[in-house]
Amino acid sequence: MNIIQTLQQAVSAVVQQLYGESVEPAKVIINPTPADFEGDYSIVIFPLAKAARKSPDVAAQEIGEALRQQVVDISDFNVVKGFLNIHVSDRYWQTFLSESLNNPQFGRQPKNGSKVMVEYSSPNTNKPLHLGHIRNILLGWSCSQLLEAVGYDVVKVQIINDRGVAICKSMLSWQKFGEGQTPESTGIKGDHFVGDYYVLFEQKIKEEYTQWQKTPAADTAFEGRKKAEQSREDFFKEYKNKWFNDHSQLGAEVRDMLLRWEAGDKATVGLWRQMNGWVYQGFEKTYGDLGVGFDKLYYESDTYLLGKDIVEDGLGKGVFFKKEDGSVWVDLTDAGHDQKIILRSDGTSVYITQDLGTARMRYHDFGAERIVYVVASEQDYHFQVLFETLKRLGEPYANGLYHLSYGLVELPSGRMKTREGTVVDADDLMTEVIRIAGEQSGERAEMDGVSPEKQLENLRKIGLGALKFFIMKVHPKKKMIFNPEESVDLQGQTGPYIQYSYVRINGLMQRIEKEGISLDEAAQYGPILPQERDLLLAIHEYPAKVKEAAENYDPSLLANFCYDLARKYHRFWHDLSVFNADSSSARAFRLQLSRMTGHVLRSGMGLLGIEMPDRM
RNA sequence: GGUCCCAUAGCUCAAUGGAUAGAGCACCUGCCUUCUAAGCAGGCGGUUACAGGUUCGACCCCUGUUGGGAUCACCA
Repeated sequence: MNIIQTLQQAVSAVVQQLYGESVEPAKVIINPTPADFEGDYSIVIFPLAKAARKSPDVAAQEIGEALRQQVVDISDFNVVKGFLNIHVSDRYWQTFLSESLNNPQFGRQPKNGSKVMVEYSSPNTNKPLHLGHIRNILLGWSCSQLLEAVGYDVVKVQIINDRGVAICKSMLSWQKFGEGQTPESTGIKGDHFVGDYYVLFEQKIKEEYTQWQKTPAADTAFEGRKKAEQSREDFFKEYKNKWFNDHSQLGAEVRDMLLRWEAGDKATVGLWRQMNGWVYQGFEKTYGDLGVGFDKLYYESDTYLLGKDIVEDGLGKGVFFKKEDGSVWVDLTDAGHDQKIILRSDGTSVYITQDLGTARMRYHDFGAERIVYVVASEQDYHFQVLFETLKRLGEPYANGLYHLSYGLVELPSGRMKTREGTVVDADDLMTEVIRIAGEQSGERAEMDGVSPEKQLENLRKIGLGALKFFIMKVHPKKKMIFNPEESVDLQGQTGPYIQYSYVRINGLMQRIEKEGISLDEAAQYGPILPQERDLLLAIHEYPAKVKEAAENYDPSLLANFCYDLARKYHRFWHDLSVFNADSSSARAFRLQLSRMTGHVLRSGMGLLGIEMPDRM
């Protein structure tokens, strides 16, 4: 039991003794004492003063006296305006430090026997991954790590959107214009290679459309369909999809290819496999560079027909209903949603049908009581409908569904747009941040004498640390402005700032090793100084912070915690000397405290998917 | 139009209903003869979009307003 829980229970008992009122220990509010006041923790007395029927200051004084009698680890207290500020004894902090150093599981909870599935990334296969995917992937990965840390068995999955019109466009484009080129023959990464043909297709379509606009058929369409006052230009902008479906030659060829794929045509399926294979090789590389992975991959080509049995099930249970034309619907108007189609009148499924089927399949595959879907906030409505529908169907996992909805990533210039070429490519971005790290490192010459491989490894960690922290420090729900220049900053509130505090610690640890310094005297040290207590308080808070981050699916809590801890360490480093401390017990204590800070920083950043360099 | 989300320093972000709303960037000033200055300290910068309400206490909860975004397809 840590000191906060001890205090809560003691306060509850004391209020009972003094005033005969019962207060739940968990309801006792205890915060770290703000810097300008004396103490480690502050108990908020206002709510208790009511039970005491005394003024907050009087009650605080009485409760403080009683607590000091009963809790051995309270060394002192003071009262300021209804706040009871508690000093925790050095003895408690000494014990805490040595116990946490001996606990390799510090910050983690034991296995809870429960299983959770986390779905993230889930890209289309017609284009390489971009900045938006990076946010998704980092959130998914970090949440997986967090859930594991608090005791869950985690299954990491993605569903790859490997079929449909998009990939057919790339296929057709390659078939017509590729001249037998391959990623191998051109030296282009597979996903970029396929993406290039997608872009080429869109170019060709644009050309075809421009040409078509000069034909009599276009005149007819314009005259027949234009809205009042609509310019020719505006009209054709709006008309593009309709044109693609009704008039485009390339459009017809793509639809034909999709039909052949659905019919299982050998040549088409073969081409599809080949091109997706290239894409997967590219994705593997990107995931590897990002340091993430999956336990199981689902493919839309395997799941897109799922869900039909659920339709029957839902009709039988009266959750769904059938309209005259044969289409099947679910009516969620009583839950504040609309009626939603589940099955088209021609009997084919829609997006949500597939998701219903996939959810059930996954439950059968893994038996996870909970599923976390990491998907952008654009699909909030979809997931509300999906979850509500699964609940009404009585699915056993329906209450454990969570949509980790995250805001869009925008550039300072606004949204990323494929057409305007403003999409930030994931591979390019990683290369760039690592390059900047190298540039900055070269000026510092701190890694001279380190092997080139090791240097590169450290630069990779620093560059990616900057990028990842920049993204992870923002609350998932908020849309974020991604300024490429700031994302590679290595100073201030950044990943490298935190890494640097770790590197400083690492330097100390190496010196202990080299000089064979004994740390036995640490326990004799005292009194503990404010800079040291600040560190201890922060470390003390770590397990609760991990739990909170996991429960809220919010890695940004942990990111901000790590920054705060690093800041405290830098201050400690600046203010107090470790090796030149006044006494050998002070030196030993500060080394132990540094070591523990290093453990927590490494562990916390690890949960964010950020690695620590050993020099920088 | 209905529903949902967001609004905090010039910019990017913090703040379980608790004390004087905090960091970083930018700008200005100091600090390397001592464990790595990717650091530390200080200055500048706020009507927490607006108006009410609940509360001993509100950036936080409730109501309304304004501004921005998303969504409401027999698309995925």
